[in-house]
Amino acid sequence: MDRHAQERLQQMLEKLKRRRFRITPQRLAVLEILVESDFHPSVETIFAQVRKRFPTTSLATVYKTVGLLKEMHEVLELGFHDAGNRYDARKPFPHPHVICTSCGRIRDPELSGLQELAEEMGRKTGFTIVTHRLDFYGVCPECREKTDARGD
Amino acid sequence: MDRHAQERLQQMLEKLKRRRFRITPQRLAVLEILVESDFHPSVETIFAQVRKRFPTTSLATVYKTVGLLKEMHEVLELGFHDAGNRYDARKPFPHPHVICTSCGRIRDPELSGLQELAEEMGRKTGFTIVTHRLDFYGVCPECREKTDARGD
DNA sequence: GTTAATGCAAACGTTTTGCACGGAA
DNA sequence: TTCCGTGCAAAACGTTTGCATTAAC
Repeated sequence: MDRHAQERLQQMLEKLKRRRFRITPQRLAVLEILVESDFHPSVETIFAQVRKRFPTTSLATVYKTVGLLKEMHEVLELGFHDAGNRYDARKPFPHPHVICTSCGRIRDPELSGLQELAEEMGRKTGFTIVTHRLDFYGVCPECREKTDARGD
Repeated sequence: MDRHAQERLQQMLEKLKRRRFRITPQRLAVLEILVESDFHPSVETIFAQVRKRFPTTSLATVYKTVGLLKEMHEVLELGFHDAGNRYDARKPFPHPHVICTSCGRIRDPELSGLQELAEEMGRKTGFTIVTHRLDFYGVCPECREKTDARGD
């Protein structure tokens, strides 16, 4: 586990304890998998990983823990209407994503100036902007190579 | 119906005819409601409107027509994992949206430079960027006023 | 007359819920 | 000992599908 993952894990554990939520083995496993993943796992992915350590774990438990973290703003939910949602506990605040439509991989690109854009939107529309979401969709280098090789 | 709505309607009708799809009364009604709406209607909203003219219309028919238009790139689908999808047939290409989390209203703000941003993302990540989506979430002026009046 | 669209109901995939049991504090 | 979390199954939700009937062309 890298340094950032450890920090995030501690932050989340402390927040849970402060609010008198219990640290169960299943819950801890979900947290650990979340902070270790830099590929924005889905609930199904988390579920499969947790099952390796605790084979009786149910999907509902994973959903409940992830939902709790979302409520506490300790995880960023990337909702998709046509697929399972994905979660980012390493950077639990709005930031842009690049999504491969072929393999489903999600990356965090470097990009600044979005906050300023949000403020500009607020001025122009009169809305009080609270959050935002920016996703780019395309094909990652790996998938493009495979596609090229097949001659599609 | 404003000029843009009429243009869009004609474009869609011609495209349908060219591909030998049939122009049924229900289908025409869906198209008309889509091009007249600048509030990004949901399927349920379209359905309710179509029902006023053709009371036997089914939800499935609306879904099928909207799906057909989506395939033909004549409508932009804004998918939401926690609510019904919304549709934009007036500007059927990626553009930013401002969404009121209180009343669900969706507006099209002026904003340029996103295409350039997409190209920058492509360069930085190696992805072939095909499309994107940018949503700002906040509270619209009308809802803020109501909230202020109630003292929430 | 052909063939595609409609309308109904059943199926779908993901997420949420209700509830009895088990375990963290 | 308390009562929150778990795990199961059922429900919920928007959406899609299969199929017989209807209607556009």
